[in-house]
Amino acid sequence: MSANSRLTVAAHALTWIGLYQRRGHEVATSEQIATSVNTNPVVIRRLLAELRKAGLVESQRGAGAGWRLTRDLASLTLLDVYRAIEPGPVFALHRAVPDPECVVGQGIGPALSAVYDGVEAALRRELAGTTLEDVLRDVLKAA
Amino acid sequence: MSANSRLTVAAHALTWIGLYQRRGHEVATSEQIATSVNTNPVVIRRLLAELRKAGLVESQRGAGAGWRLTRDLASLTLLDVYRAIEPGPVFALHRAVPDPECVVGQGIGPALSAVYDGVEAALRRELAGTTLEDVLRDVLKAA
DNA sequence: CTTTGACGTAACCATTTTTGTTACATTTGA
DNA sequence: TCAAATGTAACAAAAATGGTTACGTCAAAG
Repeated sequence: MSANSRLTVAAHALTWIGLYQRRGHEVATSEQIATSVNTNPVVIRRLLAELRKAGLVESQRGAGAGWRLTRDLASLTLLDVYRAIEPGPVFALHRAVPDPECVVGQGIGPALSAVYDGVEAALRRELAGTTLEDVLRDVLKAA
Repeated sequence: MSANSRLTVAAHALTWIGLYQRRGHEVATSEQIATSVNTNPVVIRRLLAELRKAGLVESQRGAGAGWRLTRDLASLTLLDVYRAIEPGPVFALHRAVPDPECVVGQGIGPALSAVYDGVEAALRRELAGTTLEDVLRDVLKAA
């Protein structure tokens, strides 16, 4: 599995913006977020651009500009974030079409697809059960 | 997400061997399996070697040799297969350690880890709910 | 005991994904 | 006009996956 950290970084960025806004600031810059995440500001801007396409954040340009949440942390679940940044499924079928002459080659795709759909649904149910407000609460509690 | 097909190919191979044995054959060759999967025999041998390490199959060498299941299809779940071939978790934490001076940077890791553990558990529960016997039944039913 | 068939595995290569980085155009507030 | 920030292209590095070739090793069959 790829084991990518995109969901982690996206959740981190949104949580950071949320806390920053809660402390009275209007917008957060990609530079500030990148410092907390410990990465490059462009990585943050690229990720936030995908979240903006999904309507989770909005951005301003120009001096004194930055990023702002469009919804409260409590209304944002990890599933919302996942949906915004993860296009493909966890498991893929064959790269090349299996032998159609073979019973297994012909029927294995649909059979596994049904299982994979269930897995995907379970994964989404789990992610939907946690809001970024939950995450922030855990973060502040640990401090 | 990587969207890899390793689980698909592994399940395909095991199902094929199971059906082949059920039809009275002793062992299946990587060449035969590769034909059904539509890939290279080396890809099959590499994957089955991992399944052998997990005790799911055994192999013979020499002329007339090949692969054989060590258990019945009904006792093999997709979770067994997944465990044998997938080392890492679905979601990863940060690649570089986040800023420890920042509350979010310091607490987001543990907070997300708890969620990811739940996701992983849900995924495994789903995979554990389907045996290769179930898969073969679906395959034969569709034919 | 030689031949043959099959696994075991190393060594490449191509492709894709992810991440980091630099660079620069664009926008906007002061 | 200047400074600050996003928007985005371009490139590189690294890792995972999959395909291919090549060759060593083993064991059954004759």
